[in-house]
Amino acid sequence: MSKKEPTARKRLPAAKAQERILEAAQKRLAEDGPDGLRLQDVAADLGISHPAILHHFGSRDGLITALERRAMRALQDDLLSASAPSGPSGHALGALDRVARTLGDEGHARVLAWWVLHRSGSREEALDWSMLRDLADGIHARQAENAQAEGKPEPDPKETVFVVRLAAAALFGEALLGDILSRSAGLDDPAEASREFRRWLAELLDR
Amino acid sequence: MSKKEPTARKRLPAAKAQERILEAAQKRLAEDGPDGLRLQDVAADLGISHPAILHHFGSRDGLITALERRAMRALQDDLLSASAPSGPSGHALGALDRVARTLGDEGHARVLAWWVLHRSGSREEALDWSMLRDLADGIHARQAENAQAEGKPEPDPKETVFVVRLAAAALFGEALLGDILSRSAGLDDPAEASREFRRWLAELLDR
DNA sequence: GAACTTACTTACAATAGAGTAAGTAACGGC
DNA sequence: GCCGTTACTTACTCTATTGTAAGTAAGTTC
Repeated sequence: MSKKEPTARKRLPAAKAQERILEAAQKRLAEDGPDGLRLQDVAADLGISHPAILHHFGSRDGLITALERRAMRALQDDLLSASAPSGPSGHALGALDRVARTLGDEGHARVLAWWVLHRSGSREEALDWSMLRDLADGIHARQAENAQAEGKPEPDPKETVFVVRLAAAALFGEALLGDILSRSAGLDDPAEASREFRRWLAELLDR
Repeated sequence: MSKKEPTARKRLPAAKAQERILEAAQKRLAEDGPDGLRLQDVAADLGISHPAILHHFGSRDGLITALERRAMRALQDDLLSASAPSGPSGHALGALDRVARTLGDEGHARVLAWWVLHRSGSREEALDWSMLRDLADGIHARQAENAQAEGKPEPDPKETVFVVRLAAAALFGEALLGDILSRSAGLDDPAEASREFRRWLAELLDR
């Protein structure tokens, strides 16, 4: 319980220090819930003093904003890298799994949920969700291409928008509720149940 | 800005007063976010003093627990009344709409989301989600009946569980993210978009 | 190696917000 | 009409937490 890394105790470059703080803050947020994000706690977890956090982020609110942006960017990166090089039209499972991992295991869903709960108050629309629109557009373009190649009529773009919306809402909901739902259903391996659910959902989405 | 209701200022029976407080608290929670639930604010909204709330709920935590239980019960009632007397097998739209209204418009989704974020901390599993299991069982029983009447093979119960799970996750996610998604998609009537999405989803779920 | 910047520290100020103590007045039962 | 109960109020205490002020030492630049 003394020092974990005697080397890291020195004096980190700003970017590295901020990343460490964000990670610790996210963990705290995920573990302790909405009002569990206390600067002192986060600082204590890292073995630093809480003004160090204020030094990097200005205020508690600054830290929060940075956290939200980070979660958003992680999600965006995931969607981009999961959608672009995937398969032609089907093969939604890979994307679902990847996004689910970001949302669930890494706790970004909780950060985003927290943001949603917060949002209506002061911080109006600080995040950019247009990636979902882009994603839908991309998928639709590919589908239209495929359809044309096979001589079928072009699918309804609305359909694609809805599919993306369903996937987004479902993954988000699943990330937050999944474990609870599994457990309340009497299953003893929530992770496996979630995976199975995703497999089923991917099939459904692929149509 | 003086008194809204000169009559209501008197002295309410406990049950009524508690209901009023819960409603105001929920509104605050929905509007101000997780750390926006301050006893003084809720009290101010109602024109009472904050110890009055403590009188009824013992502590802030007591209020929160009551809130969560209330949201849960509303959801449960909805599911019960929306699933039981509905149609034979199809007709998911009514149920979806009703649950969506409870979750979204009335703000119960936010309370539940808040609970989920909180949960991992102290308050372990205070709520009972078994209703979802019951719901899946009920639907499956009805489907099996129908299938038998038509001489088809009994459908996979797992399928039904997944469908319910998808509906739950999607509705929950949609209640939290819906407006944001609609707006980021450039739609100017989020409510209508959400309705349309539900209509589409209901069709999909009915299979 | 001197000067400047910056990643931190300790110590403290300010305050908000939960909870408490004690009192008051409305109701219901008799 | 009196009495106990209880739905509240005002006034307060106490603590937890953000933020600040001032100082220190590690790194960087010339």
